Amino acid sequence: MTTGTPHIAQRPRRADGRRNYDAILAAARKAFEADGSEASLESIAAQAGVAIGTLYRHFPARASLVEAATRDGLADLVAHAERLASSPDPLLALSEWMERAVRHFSTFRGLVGILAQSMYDEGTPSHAMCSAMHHGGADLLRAAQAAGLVRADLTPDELFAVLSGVAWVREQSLPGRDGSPRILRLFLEGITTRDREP
Amino acid sequence: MTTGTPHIAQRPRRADGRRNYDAILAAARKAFEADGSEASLESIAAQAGVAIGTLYRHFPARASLVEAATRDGLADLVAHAERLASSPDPLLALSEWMERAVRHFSTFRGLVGILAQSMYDEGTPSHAMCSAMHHGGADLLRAAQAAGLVRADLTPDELFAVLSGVAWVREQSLPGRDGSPRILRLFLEGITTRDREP
DNA sequence: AGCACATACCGAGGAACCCTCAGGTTAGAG
DNA sequence: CTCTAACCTGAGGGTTCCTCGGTATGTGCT
Repeated sequence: MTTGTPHIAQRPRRADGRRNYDAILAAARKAFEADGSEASLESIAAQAGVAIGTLYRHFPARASLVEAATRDGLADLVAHAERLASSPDPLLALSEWMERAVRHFSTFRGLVGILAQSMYDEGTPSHAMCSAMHHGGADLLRAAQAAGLVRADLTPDELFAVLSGVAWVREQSLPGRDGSPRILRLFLEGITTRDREP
Repeated sequence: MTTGTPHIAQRPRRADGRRNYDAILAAARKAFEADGSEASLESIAAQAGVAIGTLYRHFPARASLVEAATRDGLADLVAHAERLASSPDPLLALSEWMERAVRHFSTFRGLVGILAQSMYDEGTPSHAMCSAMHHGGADLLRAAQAAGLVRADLTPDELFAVLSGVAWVREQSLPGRDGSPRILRLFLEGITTRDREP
């Protein structure tokens, strides 16, 4: 199912092109936030004051629009992981990063599904970013394991499965009743090696 | 968002009605399995050898078709919980039931999302079954907690959040690489009170 | 300034799917 | 056999997807 080259939307050359590209992206962010990743592309185009063909010119697939709309946030997440990599408390670093990741994964409904897809399917617009994130998270995990703070048999893939599962729970939950922080904490306590109490 | 009476599809009175109802249900099961809960209703009708209007007569909403298609499996799950309720090993009972629940929740793509919705939204076809399941699971949890085998501060709602999160992970995973059993086990180990080793 | 053309825009239109409803058909009770 | 409630049909209006041929325009070059 690897479809040729993944289209990573890039800023167009001409001034009017850039204007429209930005307008579409802004409209898309708003629409995704409101209606989830399945928001109508035609109404996004309308909202941006652009014909539908123009939207497709810049973003040939829905996934490439989602990718462009979430690229920055994902990049921040990767940067944050790098910053935390040398933390003196690797367990705190890991848990803090995971919280942040869960929050980003559930920016809007449907995102976490797209990211989970992209994680292992090259030929997907978001694959590059997901891969970078995978590395960042894996480093934090390894550090915590090296310090003997997290059970050694937990793999990065498992970490990401949990991460996206928790994000999905958060995405589903009603605004008031978000149980995901508790779930994540339960999991973290579960994987922590505790040889402190006698 | 509670929409009047949830339509629980019931077997029609006339013989031709029952025939078509069953044919539609069979076609729907196949289609959901293949294409997920968003499978085309028109092609389900066609597959069943029935006009689209007939499908809508029996199942006014997609959710009621999904409900009918999964009712038996869910009922089995509830019955299984009742059977396990008096198990001599409540922790084993709980973990066995959870495995089974995860497996059923991910019968086809999209199901777990519908069930998660139905869990707390009365006015949804599947709500009754979900509610029954909630009780069954809660009983198993309480039993394990009463025996001091599972941390006491875990609530049934949290249990179900985890359950559906894990099911979602399973639903996403490629056929070969299903990490959900491991995730579930990790969680179970995490919530188990261990005061056995010195 | 004027030209040329790559770049960008437009929106009609075919296809898929949703769901409704007015009118025709039929099973089955009496 | 009659009658009617139950059932079936499929055309059709609405939405969204995505493509593509035609048209417009920004921009570099002279």
